[in-house]
Amino acid sequence: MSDRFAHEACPLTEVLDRVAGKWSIGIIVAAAQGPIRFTELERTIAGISRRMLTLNLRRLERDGLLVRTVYPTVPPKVEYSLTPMAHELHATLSGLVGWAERHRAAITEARARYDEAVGGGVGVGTTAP
Amino acid sequence: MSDRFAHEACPLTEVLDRVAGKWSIGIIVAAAQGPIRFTELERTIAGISRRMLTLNLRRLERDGLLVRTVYPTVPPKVEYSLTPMAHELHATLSGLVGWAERHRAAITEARARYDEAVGGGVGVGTTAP
DNA sequence: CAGTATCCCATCTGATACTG
DNA sequence: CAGTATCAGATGGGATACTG
Repeated sequence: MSDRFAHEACPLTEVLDRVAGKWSIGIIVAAAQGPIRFTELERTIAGISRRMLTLNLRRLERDGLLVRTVYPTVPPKVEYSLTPMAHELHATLSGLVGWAERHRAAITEARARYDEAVGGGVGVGTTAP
Repeated sequence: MSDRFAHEACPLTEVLDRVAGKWSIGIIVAAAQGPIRFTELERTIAGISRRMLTLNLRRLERDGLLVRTVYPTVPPKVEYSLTPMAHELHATLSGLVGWAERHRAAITEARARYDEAVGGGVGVGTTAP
């Protein structure tokens, strides 16, 4: 990511960078119930590739949101669990999920309307008097 | 893509797709105070290119989160404002920003610790120069 | 089981030039 | 002012074969 300009005063960018990915939130939600293993995550998040799962796991661990615990057994067992900080984040995220649930239909409808307006002619936006 | 996930009553993917971008949230927050013009957004969000601003603006408008109002004056004037639905989203987002403010230091510290443990920050999501 | 390594395409992003 | 057009590079993401 381009760190060229000041992040110093903008906590917003900080959140964004952490939550931006397509998978980060999913992983956090999946791990919120308790320690979860690699394969369980892979199965739960359905659609994520092994590569992306690993990458995101590492990033979240690096940011102090996940704790990776390795059990030196054969076969190996690794568990990921949220840190307290991440649990807090998860609580906030729940609000986001709630919002999505409430407005999903409205969004779908808005999209359809927009697409039809664009396809049917010009002038998508509102024109002020 | 992850249609299976969506079918499983998972609004998560819906949120993600809407919030995933690097800029969407920034735009929503910037527009939350009231109607805002294109150039103001460009200046406020610092770092966004004209192209990305336009693209994100269109997407948010399409999803029914932004209303685009064109004033047929010379020179042209266009204002973007949040819909009620987006204002709700903004309220939720505030929680996210609050979380970031509270834990920013901890995250930075965690990263530093992780990078040192790994040995210089090579090999993870690190932006290696 | 829990990853790595590798190939490859899709999308994102930035810089710049141009227009109504 | 508020975009659109175009190009080129960076990054994200999927598939899969391979390893400790």
